[in-house]
Amino acid sequence: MTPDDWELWNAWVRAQRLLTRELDRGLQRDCGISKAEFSVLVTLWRTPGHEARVADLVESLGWEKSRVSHQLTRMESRDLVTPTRSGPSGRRTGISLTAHGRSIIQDALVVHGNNIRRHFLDELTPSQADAIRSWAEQTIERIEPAG
Amino acid sequence: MTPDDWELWNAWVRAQRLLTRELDRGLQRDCGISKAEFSVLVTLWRTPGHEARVADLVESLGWEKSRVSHQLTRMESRDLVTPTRSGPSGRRTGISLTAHGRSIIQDALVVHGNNIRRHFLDELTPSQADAIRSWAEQTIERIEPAG
DNA sequence: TCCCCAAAGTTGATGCATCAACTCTAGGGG
DNA sequence: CCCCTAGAGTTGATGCATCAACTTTGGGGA
Repeated sequence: MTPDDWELWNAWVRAQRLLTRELDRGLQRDCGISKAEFSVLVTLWRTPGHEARVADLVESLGWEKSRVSHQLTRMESRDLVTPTRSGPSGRRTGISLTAHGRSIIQDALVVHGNNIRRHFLDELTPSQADAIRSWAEQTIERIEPAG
Repeated sequence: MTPDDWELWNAWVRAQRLLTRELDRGLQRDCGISKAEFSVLVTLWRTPGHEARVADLVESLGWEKSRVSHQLTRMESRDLVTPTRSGPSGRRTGISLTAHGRSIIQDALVVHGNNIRRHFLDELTPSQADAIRSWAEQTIERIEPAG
């Protein structure tokens, strides 16, 4: 790797980390939730009926099932989601938003959306936006072609 | 946020996560270390004398000091780094690579470099590379102007 | 019918990342 | 000379992310 290559890589890593940290802090400060919680809430919010099975979340989020399970456990204990029905041994067979979760996500969609615009979208020139969009699509297709 | 904005953001987040996960797995599989460990090792490797204080690492890596401290504790227990001298109460006043750490990083520089090229640099068209470089530099400058 | 297997979900362990609070130390002003 | 404050480093707690191993469940074929 040339020093130039190395610099590009380093800059990308650092920028990426600064941006996600900034947005995570904003979400925490303004809405009291983390970006992982936001992702789950928004996914449920957009599901018809506002209800989903664990496997649906796995599919929509592109997360591993154990990650989803752990996340739901934490979110349940914070009254953001609730199992609508559980299988015999305490398994979640359907997950919905609580009233609290609904109210949080409605607020967060606006607030976090603004933050994303401010820290990311508004900073991009059209050509940067195109380049990043096409790179992201390529990358997703290359690493995770199926889903 | 328009649906288009949302898609761009989502694609970026997902691509970024897929890429870093892929590289982390490669590093783990091929060299037996994590990307955090790699970062520390390469920083020490490039320090004149291959020795640094904690504050130097904080500065070079752009990490928080507690993160560096925790990381060093883990790496010490895995025989990757060692305190060259400790202050009275077990404080690290100088950190160096162990022989093991030196051998790992020399290998990892090649292997991980190839992975980065393969998964990132080689996939970029020149215009994508320019856009990403300029975006990263802007972002770093905006969020962390001092350095 | 019964068995077995694959899918769905959970659990525990480990490491990364961050925050807040703490301790130690060295150096400058009274 | 002594205090005392700013900086350096550590610690504990909590949440995110991943891996491996496990349990339960539902359905299809002998």
